[in-house]
Amino acid sequence: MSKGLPKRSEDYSLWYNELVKKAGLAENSAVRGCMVIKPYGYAIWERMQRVLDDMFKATGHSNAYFPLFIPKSYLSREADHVEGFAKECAVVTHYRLKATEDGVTVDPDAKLEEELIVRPTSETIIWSTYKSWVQSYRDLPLLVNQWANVVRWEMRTRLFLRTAEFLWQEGHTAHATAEEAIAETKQMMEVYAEFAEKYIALPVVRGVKTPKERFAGALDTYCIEGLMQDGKALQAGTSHFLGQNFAKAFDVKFATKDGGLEYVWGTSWGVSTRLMGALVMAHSDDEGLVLPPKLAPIQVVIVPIYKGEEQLAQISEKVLKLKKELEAKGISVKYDNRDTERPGFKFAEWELKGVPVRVAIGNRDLENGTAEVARRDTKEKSTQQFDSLTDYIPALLDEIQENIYSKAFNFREEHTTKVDTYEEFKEVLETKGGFVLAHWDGTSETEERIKEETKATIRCIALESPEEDGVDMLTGKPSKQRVYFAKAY
RNA sequence: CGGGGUGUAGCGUAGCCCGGUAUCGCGCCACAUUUGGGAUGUGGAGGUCGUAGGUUCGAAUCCUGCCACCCCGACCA
Repeated sequence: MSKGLPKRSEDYSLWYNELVKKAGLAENSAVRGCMVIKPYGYAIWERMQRVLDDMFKATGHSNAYFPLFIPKSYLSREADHVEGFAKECAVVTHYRLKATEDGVTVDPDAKLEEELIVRPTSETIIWSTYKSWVQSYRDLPLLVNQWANVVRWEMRTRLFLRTAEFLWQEGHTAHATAEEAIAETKQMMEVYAEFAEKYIALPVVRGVKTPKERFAGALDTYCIEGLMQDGKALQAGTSHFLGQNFAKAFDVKFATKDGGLEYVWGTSWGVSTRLMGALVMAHSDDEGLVLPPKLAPIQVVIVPIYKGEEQLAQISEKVLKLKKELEAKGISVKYDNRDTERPGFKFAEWELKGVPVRVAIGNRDLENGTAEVARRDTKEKSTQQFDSLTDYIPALLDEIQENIYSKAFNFREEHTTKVDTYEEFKEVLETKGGFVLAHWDGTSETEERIKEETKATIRCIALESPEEDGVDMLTGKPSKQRVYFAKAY
């Protein structure tokens, strides 16, 4: 492990890339654009999965699994959908290799009759399946989720934020009425928002995408948008109301109570390993990761400070008891008793890895019945009575979780600016970044022009934002509501 | 996919312009002394110089193709 991380203030991108690698979250692989998620990074993802999965189950969803490969013809069934994904699909054309002098080559005789697409998302294969699952209103609603990998052949990739292959979950539901499907869409957006705020400790704006930004094939795309420390926005989750688009494309109809035959209404929603990027960029600092306790694979690390076997034995005895007590309270504890590293090195290493709480115990503490407790978020150190730790640490973890949330919340508040003129708009984007609240005339033309001139896009039309009469900062046309602009990931 | 940059030991690098078999730091291994914020000393191991070809008596160095990564654009979660 080499020491030192680039400073956020000097090169934010480099800081992010180095941090992800040095903290042991992920690294680039032999395959262009694809990453290896390392054990420590995957442990965080597993925690996210577990929490989200419980939330999905609690809202009535069940998991299932659909194939990685999608017949090429399926993609073309829904016009907008094809257009959205066609440019970034991996295609399987053959099913066999044959040996040659210098290795293997694709066997030209083993050409697939119909080529297969590696799923960029699963709407088409799932809706083609739903056709046979749905006949009657009694089969509805259909509430299914799958945890899977998907492939989008991206030209420019970054660890977690945009990779050619990524892990995600995609929920796909079918309903008897539009109202119910819309309620589902909003509900799942709210599940995501709650997850982001309570677990990632990332405050998010709940909103609707503009037609230009919404999912290909959807009638409406709801989203949650977070703000990163460099002032750029990051879309952390999306939930789509698909209307009857896919039902029509795949002929999914149901018999209604009164004997009619209607197309079902659909939704789809997903979050991906991109959340890992959000987690890193929302809280971490120049010393390394800062993990919210609720997602940290290791919540407490205990470092012994000793001279000789005898002292270590004495310390270990007390520490192992403490470890057990904390674990009984559901806290994950690592006792770093490696004899090969010195305490200072361990401190730095666990800070890099973002462990929320560190406890150090040395000879002095043994004599005094104390321990040194350091919190990662503020780097404050304090001396506590050893016997109080089983109560002190759980409370401290809660406090850290809250503190990093409010820090992120305050940052967002400070970096959300209302502007009324285009000059101001450009100035804010250049000098301070963040969300910019401005009036917009509702046309894609204006949106496009602003994007071209400033690189900023409309992140969303916030659900909670009040109606307010105003005029578009660019065209002067009337507007009833401010929308969120930002430069985005 | 377009423009720019980079690729030398596990990591970070010097050398490249001006061709002669590779520098330094961290890390690694051994031993000793150490251990309350990234230890110190001594000794040691580790290299197809991204890759394939070309020029040359000789290539890390010059030329060409390819690959990967980074930055900027277009596209996108």
